[in-house]
Amino acid sequence: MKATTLASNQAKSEIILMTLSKIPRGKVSTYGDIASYSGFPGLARYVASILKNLPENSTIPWHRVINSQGRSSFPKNSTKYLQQIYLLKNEGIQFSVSEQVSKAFFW
DNA sequence: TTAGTGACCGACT
DNA sequence: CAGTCGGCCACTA
Repeated sequence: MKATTLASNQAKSEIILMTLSKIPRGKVSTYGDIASYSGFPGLARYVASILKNLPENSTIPWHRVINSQGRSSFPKNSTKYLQQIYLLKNEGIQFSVSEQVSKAFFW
């Protein structure tokens, strides 16, 4: 056995999910930042994979997570894309003309 | 074990 | 400013 990691793979998911659930309403964050805040810099793609696998009934605010460009990671006009922006606007987050979130709204 | 993949990121054209 | 490219690391076949 190799005690290479300080946290087991299973615990990583737990910690990241905990961080996600702490994003305050009306704020957004990026995949990379979530990973860093959780203590795992460089695991942005892993954060994304977790959100992708979230069940519908999850309490995790997945819509508050966007990419480093301040934009939704979904293809333009896709159902998920429109839904994410709708939810964020509903929380008071403002977008530029190109559907980009101002850094002022970053967590 | 190796190879391919991804709701990413930053540097570089 | 927009498009490419390489690096990143966990997951899956």
